[in-house]
Amino acid sequence: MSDSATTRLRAVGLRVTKPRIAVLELLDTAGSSHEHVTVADLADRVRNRLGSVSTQAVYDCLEALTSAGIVRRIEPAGHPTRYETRVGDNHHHLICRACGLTTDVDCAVGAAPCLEPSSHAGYVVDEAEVIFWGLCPTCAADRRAADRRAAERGAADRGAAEGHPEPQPTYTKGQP
Amino acid sequence: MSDSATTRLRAVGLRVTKPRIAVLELLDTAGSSHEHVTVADLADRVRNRLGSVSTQAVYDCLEALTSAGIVRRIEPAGHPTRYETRVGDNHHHLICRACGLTTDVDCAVGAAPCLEPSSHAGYVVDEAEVIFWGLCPTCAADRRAADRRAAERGAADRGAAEGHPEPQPTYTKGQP
DNA sequence: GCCCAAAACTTGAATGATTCCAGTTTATCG
DNA sequence: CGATAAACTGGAATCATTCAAGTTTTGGGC
Repeated sequence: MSDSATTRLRAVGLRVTKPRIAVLELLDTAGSSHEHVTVADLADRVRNRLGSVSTQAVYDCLEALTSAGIVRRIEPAGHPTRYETRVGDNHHHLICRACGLTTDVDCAVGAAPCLEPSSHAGYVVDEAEVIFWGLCPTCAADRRAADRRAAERGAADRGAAEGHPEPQPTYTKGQP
Repeated sequence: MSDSATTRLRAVGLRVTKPRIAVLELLDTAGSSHEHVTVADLADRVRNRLGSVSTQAVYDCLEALTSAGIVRRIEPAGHPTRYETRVGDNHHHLICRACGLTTDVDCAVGAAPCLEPSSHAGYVVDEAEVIFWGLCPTCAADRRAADRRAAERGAADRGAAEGHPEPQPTYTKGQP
């Protein structure tokens, strides 16, 4: 697991290059502080370490590492792609709709059932992706503060109405 | 459920406009044949019915309908956003990595557990999204045909090697 | 150690879904 | 039947990601 970047690259038959080592090590570092970095973010860090690396190279590295299975790609709707080196377990993610902050969560169900579709309709399924959408603590607090301000303002000129149409639950709780 | 578009719009307090009616009805129609349409696709159909409608209007309508909760948005990584009018139940989706074909699947778990993160880390969660990624029957067949051709070609000049690095499972089955 | 073909990387342009903006039209309420 | 806030139009802008053509590097073989 904590093999060196070089070792892991060789293990999956990938050539060992400076950009790849940097990408992998920086992802490890990010991961150890529970960060899920974006490509832009990672590119900055790689350049900070190696001097100058093309954006394309970073994309290429991530593609190579991802399809070799030693890096995992997370593509949250409406937010840039993020990456992590925690692979092999099927943990899920908690993603903030507002800022994109991504946090790992272990699977709620101890066994595999939630990973098996009830009917695969002839598809060859290779991944079950679970994303919990919401607001991170910081953004939730911001939202509450904004709502409070709006309510005070609104109360002056209108009786009720408005009602933040923002995070409309897409599912009704008990009935999956 | 099968209330008229106008009725449903009024029910959620939205103004009734031609574009909105068209969008909602066309989504209903698509849904009844189990289609999950993209914005571009839907815009074509709307124009076909109303003559000329701006792309922006279609986006605006979909945004209004989605946040009012009468339309559901599906944003598959790497594919354009799709929409459906089946809301209120938390069904999931089977999505083809190759062509984006989207198919409904009921939740595998009878009750809610797979919708509750084991730890919410302080987030205010409003949705649990489950996507099963794979290849639809058509694309899977195409893939097999391509692999076969590649194998025949490859066998001529190399012994083994290559091995399609494409759909690398991101999770190991038994261990969620 | 050196060579060379495949694999990586560089640079720069293209793509495409989505969003922003300023101005006009329209639905709804009194 | 106005008034006014909400919708819609047209056109430009954004931004993550991808494509393409050319150059450099890696790693197995001689």
